[in-house]
Amino acid sequence: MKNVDVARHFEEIGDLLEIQGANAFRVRAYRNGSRTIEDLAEPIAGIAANGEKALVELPGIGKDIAAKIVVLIETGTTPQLEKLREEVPPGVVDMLRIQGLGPKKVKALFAELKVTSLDELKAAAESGAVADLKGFGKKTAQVILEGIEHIVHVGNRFFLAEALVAAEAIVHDLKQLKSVTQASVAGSARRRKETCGDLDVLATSTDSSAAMDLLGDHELVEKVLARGETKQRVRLRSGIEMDLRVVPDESYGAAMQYFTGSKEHNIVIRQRTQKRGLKLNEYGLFRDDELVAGETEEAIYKAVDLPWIPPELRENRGEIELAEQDKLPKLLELKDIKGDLHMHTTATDGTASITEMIEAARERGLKYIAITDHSKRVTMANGLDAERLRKHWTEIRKIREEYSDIEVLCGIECDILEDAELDLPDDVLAEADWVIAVLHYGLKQPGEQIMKRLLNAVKNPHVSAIGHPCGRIVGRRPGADIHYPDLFKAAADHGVLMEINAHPSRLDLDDIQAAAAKDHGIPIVINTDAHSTTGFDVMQYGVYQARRAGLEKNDVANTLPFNKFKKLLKRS
DNA sequence: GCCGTTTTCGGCCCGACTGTTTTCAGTCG
Repeated sequence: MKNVDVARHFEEIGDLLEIQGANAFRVRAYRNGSRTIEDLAEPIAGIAANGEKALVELPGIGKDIAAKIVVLIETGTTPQLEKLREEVPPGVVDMLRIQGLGPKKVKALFAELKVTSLDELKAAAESGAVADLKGFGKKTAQVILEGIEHIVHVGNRFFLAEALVAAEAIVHDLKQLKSVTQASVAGSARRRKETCGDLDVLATSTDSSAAMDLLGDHELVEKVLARGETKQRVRLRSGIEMDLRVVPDESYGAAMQYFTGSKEHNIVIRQRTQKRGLKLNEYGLFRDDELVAGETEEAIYKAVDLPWIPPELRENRGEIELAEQDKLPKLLELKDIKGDLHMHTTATDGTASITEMIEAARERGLKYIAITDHSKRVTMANGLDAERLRKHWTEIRKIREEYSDIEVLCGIECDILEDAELDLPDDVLAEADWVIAVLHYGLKQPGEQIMKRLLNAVKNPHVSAIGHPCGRIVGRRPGADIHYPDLFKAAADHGVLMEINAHPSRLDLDDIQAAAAKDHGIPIVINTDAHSTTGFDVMQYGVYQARRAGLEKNDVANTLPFNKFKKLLKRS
C-alpha cells in the first residue's frame, strides 16, 4: 500500500468524522497524521514493518493512529473507516468540495434531505428543497448550484504555471494604480506549489476601493464573488478563484507572512508567538495592543527568533527546525542553471530543427545542451531506431562544429521497455554522449516490475540519467509504483543522475523525492524536455520544484560549468 | 487524537465575510 493511499485513508476518516460532528481537534489529528504520511519520502509500510514504536516517532502519529496504520497495511482497510462508510455514503463527502459547503451544512443536507451525491444535491437545490431548509436560503442554494458547475467543468486545482501567469499580470496592473504602494502574489503560488487551488494577491493602498474596482473590471476576471472592506474574491475566466486583500503599509509584512502560509507553517509560527507572550495576525505582531512588528516578514520571523524563511520551504516539513539552527539551505536560483539535457527536435516530435534549438538555447544563456529525441518504441512521436539515430547524431556533430560558445551533446531519450530491456542496443547507446532513460509505457505495471525496469536501466553502463522517473501527469495521472529508496540507492551506487523534469504538468521528481534523492547524494539534473524553442522557458518551474525540495546550487548537476559537468558522465 | 523546559490533563491559530438571522453560525484561508 502506497503512502498516498494510507494518507487518503486517514483523510477520509477525518472528513467523515467531521460530517458526523466529531470533536474538531480529533478531526484535525487525523488530518495531521495523514499529512505526515503524505510528506514521507520513504514508504510508510517499511516503517510499519518495524512496529508501532517506529510509527509513533513520526510527528502527529500517536498510539491510536499507529495501531490503525499497522492494521491498514496488513488488511487493506480499517474497521473504523468501514463503519464510517456505512454511516455516511461516499457521495456525501464529495459535497465538501463545493465552495461554501462545510461539514455542518453537508450534515444537514444528508440528515434532512437524504441527499447522498452531487447529482441528488443539484436536484434538491433546483427543486427549492435546499432553500427551504433551516439555516439555508435562496442564495445558499444558488451557491451550491454554481459550486457543482465549477467542480464539473474545471475541477479543483490548476497548474502553478497557469495560475502564476494570471496572478502576476493582475499584480502588475494593480501596481499601476497611484493609490497602491505595494502588491504581490501570496498563497500557495508564492510558495510555488505545483498546483494551486486558488490565488491570493496582496496590496497595500490608501484606497482599497480603487484596487477592488480595478480587479472587478479586469479583463481576466469573470465575476466578483464577494467584496468587503479589506477582502474581495473573484473568479477568473480560466475558472480559478482569487482573493485580493488590501492592508495598510505597516501590516504588509505580517499580511504577506499570514497569507503566504502554509497553514501548517503558520500554526507553528503562531505557537512560537504565543510562547513569547505575543499575538500574530494579518495586521501585525502585537504585545497586548501594541504593534511590535508588521512592516516586513523579516521582522515577524526575527520576533520569534528565526531568520526569514523562503516561501518555498514554508510547509512545516522541517524548515523551522533548520531555521532555528541557522541551517536553512541557500536555495538554487534560475540564474545558476547552465545547461539543459533533455529536448526534442523535428527528428521526432519537436517543432524546431537542431539549429533552431541550439540558437534558442544560446539566446537564453545556456552553455551546454543535450539533444535527446525519442527512441523507436514511441511510434506516436516518430521515435528513432538505431539507423535513424546514428544519422541524426551525425547531423548534430556537423552542426555543433559551427558553435564555439555552446556545447551540444548527442543524446537520446531511450525508453525502458515493459520487459525491462532498453529500446536500443548497448552498442548504439555506447556511442551517445548522454542517455536519459525513461518509462513511457506500462506505467500501471506492479511495483515489482516497475522497479525491475528502473534498476535494469540504472545498472546499464551507458545510461546517464533517469528522466521523469515516475511518469505522472500532475493532477491527471498518477505515477508508476516506485520504491524510491531502492531506486536512489542503486542510482547512487552506479553514478546515475535523477531528473527533475521542469514541465509544469510533470515536475517529476516531485519536491519530496527530490529532497530524498539529495539525501542519497545523487546529483539532480533539471531539464525542460523542450519540444519547441519556447519550451526552454519552463526551466523556472523545475527550479521552483528544486527550491521546494531545499536544493542548493551544489545539488544540481547542470549548474556546473561544462568541463565539470562532463566529469559526471564518466562512469567509474 | 496528539502532545508536553508551565504538562499525562487540558489545551489545540486567527480574523473576514456571507447569509440567514435578529445576534451569530458556518465557512474559508
